[in-house]
Order: sequence, then structure tokens, then C-alpha cells
Amino acid sequence: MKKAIDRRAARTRRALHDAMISLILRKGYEATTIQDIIDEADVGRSTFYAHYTGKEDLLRGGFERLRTDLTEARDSYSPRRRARRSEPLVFSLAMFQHADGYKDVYRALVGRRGGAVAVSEIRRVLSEFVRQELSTVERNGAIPRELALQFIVSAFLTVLTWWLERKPELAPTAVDEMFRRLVIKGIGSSTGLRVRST
Amino acid sequence: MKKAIDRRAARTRRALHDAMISLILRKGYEATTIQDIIDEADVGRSTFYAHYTGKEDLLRGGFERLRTDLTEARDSYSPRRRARRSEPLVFSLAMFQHADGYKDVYRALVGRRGGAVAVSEIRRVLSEFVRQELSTVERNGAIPRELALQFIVSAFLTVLTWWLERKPELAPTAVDEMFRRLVIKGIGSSTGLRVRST
DNA sequence: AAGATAGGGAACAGGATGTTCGGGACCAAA
DNA sequence: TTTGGTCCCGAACATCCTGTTCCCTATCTT
Repeated sequence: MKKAIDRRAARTRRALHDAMISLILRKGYEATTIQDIIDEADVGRSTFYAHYTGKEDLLRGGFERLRTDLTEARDSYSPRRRARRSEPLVFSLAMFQHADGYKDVYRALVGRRGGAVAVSEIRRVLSEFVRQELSTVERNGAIPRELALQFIVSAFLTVLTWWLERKPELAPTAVDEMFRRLVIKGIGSSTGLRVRST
Repeated sequence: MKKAIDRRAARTRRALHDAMISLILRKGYEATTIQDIIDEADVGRSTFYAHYTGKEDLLRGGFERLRTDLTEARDSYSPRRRARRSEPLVFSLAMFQHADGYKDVYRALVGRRGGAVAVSEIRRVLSEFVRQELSTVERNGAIPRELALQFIVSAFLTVLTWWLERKPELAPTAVDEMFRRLVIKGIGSSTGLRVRST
């Protein structure tokens, strides 16, 4: 029975993870090869495969901390600062602030340089949170629940990407305001567009 | 000077294109290798590279027809059936109907099996159309134009993907209604969610 | 019919992947 | 300190994919 993981192993894993982030920032996710990673981290080939099954697996490992951080933030925000129904989508501000703290990493992952794997992983994490919120809200039949879920997550990723790539100087709270406005009220009121009276 | 392209060449290009669609449907875009494609199409290796620079280039070629089809549809719809300002987002219904006609192809491209390349290509085509529409509408300063553009395109792709993968039996017009409602009015009125009175 | 043009296939070199096998560092027990 | 065990690590290998080169041959023109 082994409770604490070997220091050597931890060192190796951290080296691989750092090397991957560094390489993604330098040449993008798709273009980064396992060969590059083990060269940069200076570890052996089989060492890599002893820890991860491939490039994708290594990337996923980095999201564990995101999930726990986000859960903490959600739980500390939710009960006090925001009353249910009047303050929906509690995950968004926590996530924007999390991204603000790890801007380089996020930019490496969600931008054009970060691959589809990272985005789909973030999507999975976010879907969990949004799904929990949606399940407590009554819905009418116009928009199926699953579609609403996907819509919210996509909108969030869109705002996040736009923020990091175009307007990184904006404050997380300002970006969060835009996100909430778009998702809850749409673009109708801010463009003069009208929906047809069916 | 050669006006008409060689029949042999056209035959080869079509064979490669069909093979790729078939393989994407069978095992996904990322997993499909050039080796697979030329085996399936039964053409030589150098023949492939004589026509395309790689897998990505082959995929992009298939979108030329989409762009022209979509332009035609937009131009025939726009002037009569929809008056500006009261019927925004003229591209959407045409695109949904286009997707309805090529369901297999679209499903192969936008689903989980289709890669990021296809999605980003569709995004490019759509962005052109939405950008043209947005440029004719006055905006207030709450939501930057570029963000609104990305938001609309993402929402469209989300609805399109959800439709093809979850509810393919729905009519294009019904899906279009949902899309327009989400983009223009948001989810606020259909969930009971409210935005904070800032 | 015969030369010119251009598409098609075999083969090759370079590189990435994932596995195997043995050496050796770290840890616990005596 | 020694001894045995565990498991991390790296060199080397077979396999596969990629992109290019070279030559053959089908098609077109005169």
C-alpha cells in the first residue's frame, strides 16, 4: 500500500507537464510531438509511456486541478454572494478569474494554437457545472435542456477565447458581464435586431 | 492554355473526396490517414500530392461548393422574403437547409468525429456572412462587434451540431427558430433566469 | 501515326510512435 | 552498512505515416 507517490515520479510528471505547456505556447498543440516533449523535459521515451498513454492523456491530467479549483470557487461563491434564481450561472465569474490567474496557460489551450482536445476537455468540465445548475430550474418547452446547456458552454468558451486573444486587458468582472448579458438576453437589445412575431 | 480540366484529374479528385468523407464517417477525421484515403480511393501516393498538399487541403477543397451554394441561397432569399431589420441573420435558414440536404457530410464534419479543421473552415465561411450583416446595423457599446460576431457563429455551430447529433428528425425551419431565439433573445425568458439589475 | 503533355504508381529516406528489456536509483528491513 | 525488492528510467527496435523522386504510360494534338 502506497499512499504518497514517489518524489521521482512527481518530478517527472511535473517536468513533462511544464515542457508541454512551454511547447504549446511556442509551436501549438497539434504541432507538438511526444518526441519534442521528452526532449524538452529530458526524460526517456518509456518513462513517458509509464506515466501517460499519449499526448492527449498528458493534457487531460492538467485539468484535474482546474476541476478542483473550480469546484472550490463555486462552493464558496454560491451560498452567500449570489441568491439562486437572481444570480444564475455561478460558475462563470470563478472561471474567468481562474483564467485570469493562468492567462498564459489558457491562451495556449483555447486559442488557435491549442488543439481540439483541450477545448473539448474544458467543455466537459463546464458542462458538469452548467448541468447541475440547469437541473434546478424549471424550463418551458421552447428550447430543449440539452441544447440550452450546449449553448451556454459554447457562449462561455467564445467569450473566453475572444477575451484572451483580443482584449486581455479587460477585467474578469467586465468580461463576465458581457457573457451573462449575451447568454441571458441575447444580442437583440444591443443591435436593434428583432425577432419575428410568429 | 487549358480551359477544361482533365477528365482523369476530375475523376481522381472526386474519388479522393468521396473516400475522405466515407472514412471520416467510419473512423473520424483525426484518425483518418492519407494512407487510408489513397487506399480507399485506389490512387497512387504521388497522385494525391499532385492534387493536394495534405489532408487539410483536401478537406478545404470541399468547402468551395458550400461557399457558392450559400451565397446563392442568401442572394435569393434576402431581397424578397425578408426585410432588413425585421429579419436579421438571413444566412441561417439557408445554411440549415443546406445541411439538411447533405446531412451525412455535415454530420461527418461537425460532430465529435470531425476534426477542428473542418469546424474552423465552416467558421470562416459563416463569419464572412455574419460580418456583412453586422456591418449594416448600428450597435451600442455594450458588446463589441467582433465578440457579437463570434457569439453568433458559435451559437449557430452549436445548434447545428446538436440538431445533427441529437434531433436529426426536426425540420430545418424548427431548428432555425430555436437558433434565432437563442441568439436574439437569449435563454432568459425560457428558463426563468434573470439578469442582475446593475 | 507519332511526339508532347501530364497523370499515375513503385520505391525511398526521414521521422514519430509505442513496446521491450536491462540497468540502476530509491526504500525498507536486518 | 548490507541486502533484497520495487519501480523509475533510457537505449534500441519494429512499425507506420509522410512527402518526394523517378519513371512509366494513358491521353491529347497535329
